[in-house]
Amino acid sequence: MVDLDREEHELLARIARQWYVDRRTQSEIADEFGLSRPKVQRLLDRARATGVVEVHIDVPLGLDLDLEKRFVDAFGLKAAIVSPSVPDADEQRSLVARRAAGYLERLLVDSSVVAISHGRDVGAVPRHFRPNTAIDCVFASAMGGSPRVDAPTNPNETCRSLAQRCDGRAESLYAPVYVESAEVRDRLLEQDAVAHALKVAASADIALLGIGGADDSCTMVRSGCLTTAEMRTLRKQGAVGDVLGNYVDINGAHIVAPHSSRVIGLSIDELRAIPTVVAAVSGSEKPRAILGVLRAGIVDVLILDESNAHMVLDLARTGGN
Amino acid sequence: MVDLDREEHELLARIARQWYVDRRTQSEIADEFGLSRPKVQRLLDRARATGVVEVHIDVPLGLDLDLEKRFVDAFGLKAAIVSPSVPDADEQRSLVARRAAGYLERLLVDSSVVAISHGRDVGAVPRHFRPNTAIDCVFASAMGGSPRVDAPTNPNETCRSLAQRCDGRAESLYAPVYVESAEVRDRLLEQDAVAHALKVAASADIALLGIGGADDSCTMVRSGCLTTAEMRTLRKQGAVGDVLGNYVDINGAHIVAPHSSRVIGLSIDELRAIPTVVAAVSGSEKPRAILGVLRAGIVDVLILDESNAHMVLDLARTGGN
DNA sequence: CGCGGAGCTGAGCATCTGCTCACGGAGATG
DNA sequence: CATCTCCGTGAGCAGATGCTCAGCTCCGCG
Repeated sequence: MVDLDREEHELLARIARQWYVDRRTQSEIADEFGLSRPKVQRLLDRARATGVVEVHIDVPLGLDLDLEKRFVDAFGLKAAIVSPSVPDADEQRSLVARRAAGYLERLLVDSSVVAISHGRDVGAVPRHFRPNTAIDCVFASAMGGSPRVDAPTNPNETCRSLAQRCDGRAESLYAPVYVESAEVRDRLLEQDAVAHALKVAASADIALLGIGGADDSCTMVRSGCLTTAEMRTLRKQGAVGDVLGNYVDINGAHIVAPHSSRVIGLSIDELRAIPTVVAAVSGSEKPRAILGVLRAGIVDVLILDESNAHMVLDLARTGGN
Repeated sequence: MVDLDREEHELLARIARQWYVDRRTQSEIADEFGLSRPKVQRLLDRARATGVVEVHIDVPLGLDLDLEKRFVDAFGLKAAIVSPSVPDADEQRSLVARRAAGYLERLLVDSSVVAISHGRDVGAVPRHFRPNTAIDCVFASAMGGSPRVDAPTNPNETCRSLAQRCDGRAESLYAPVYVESAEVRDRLLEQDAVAHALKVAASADIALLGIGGADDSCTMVRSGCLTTAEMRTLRKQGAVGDVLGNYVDINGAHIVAPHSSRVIGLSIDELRAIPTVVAAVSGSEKPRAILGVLRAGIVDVLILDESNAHMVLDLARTGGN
């Protein structure tokens, strides 16, 4: 705090009191103190700057708004939401999903279109999604499904649950995430049903995405979309994680792999064109994946747990290699 | 504090943080959170009401803004300024006078007319009066002088000193406070010089007054304006103090005494017509005088020491009898 | 003593804010 | 089941606010 002489300190305190506590207008205060209104404003600014006025916000336990702010600033986000960390992975996922659901509830309006990815984190969102009025919106799968994993992880199923809870509509994409060859993909994309679903997803106002890791236990491998060998190759190329099957390295660069042309889903550029891309992510294996995806500049709103948040910032600070 | 559920508390904290700390506009916040702007405003109100937001003002040691507020509210003042209390009477007078001077400095503009009373408290003001620019204003004696007391106590002298310090003008009143008879007074008031000076004083924008006591050691008695016998009579009539030689009782009623018609100075009604009447007062014998004068509804701005302040409020609370 | 820059000032304006009001939906009541 | 009342909502507006800018004084330097 800059040093103030007694007289000025008294004046600042008096004026601050009248403005902040007694809620008088600056003009009233100016008249009473024989000052011009702009002068009162400058004194109020000064009172803040010198710490004569301090605003204290009682933040609920476990909520670290500074941490969120650091994310917003570091990665140019619209918002970051950090949930408290808990040891249990499922509970952790719930906490993150709950916040994602709350965020969606506030954001959605009639005629909103929401693109949805697969993944366990996103799949947990519908359970917490309880808008208090019906919303005439559309949830569209932004990528293909993986027949070999639990239903709630598939984008179609997530879309359906979300739509049901707000009386909206689901736009399903009946296709796998990865197909055998670029040729098969192109053939599929010619199908009206597939093309239409992807077109809807690409035109979304909002995307709700998970962030996948690049380890052998990630959803992509567990679901059989990619083999452990393919995953190993990806890692050799520097892959740290993916969104919608598009892998990136720790610096956010897109990794072009043999299977890149076999992906069915929105591309990174299509994602960038969506105004609000929300990523919800939990899991202790994710920090590098999160950092890579953030650096790719895809995400506008990040929802994650505190432990990941700290680790991502640490990684970013140390260069992340 | 009203109980909030976790979710609402988080929202309030987030929004409050963005508004109070990050200084974003309500519209921006509304957009980010998917709310209407008025809703954000209501949430901010709620955040204050529930104590999620607390504004703390660092008040200089010894300054009690609550105490001042209580005065303002209790007596319908424009402002009250309480100086710290010190044991030494002269130092105490300085502290009060300093604040009176500061107040005047802010209030005065070119063409201001200030009516001045006699008294030691008012007489101490010029020593602290240091406007940082010249002001083309007029200081006019609002009452006659008392030849037998020190110069600095006389209104003419106080006017002169004040005028000198801001390069303004002094309008002297060459007459005693009390004369022998109503007849002499009327004769004096016919004098152009006297009439003019009082007319200027009556047209003042601001009055700076002391408050006199009703004890035998008060200025009026010490200066020989009133005898101890007259003072005794006044006290029997309930007098507790005076402004400009007009005595009031503890309830603020004007006391009509034999000598009331021998006063040379502004009447209580003339004072009430002055937009801003500032009273500066110190001295341990003054609480009842202050209360009486306050209740007379003459004063707009009161400047006093903390000890008097507490005693006046106590007196007022207990009925003051 | 004259000149130039730094810092402060209040007028003026575009924007933001607080408030009022009419509306609509939820829950209570007949 | 109809109707009533109450609460919460966002449109709209008057007034308050924050900011820019030209003019000013004060200070330092030539």
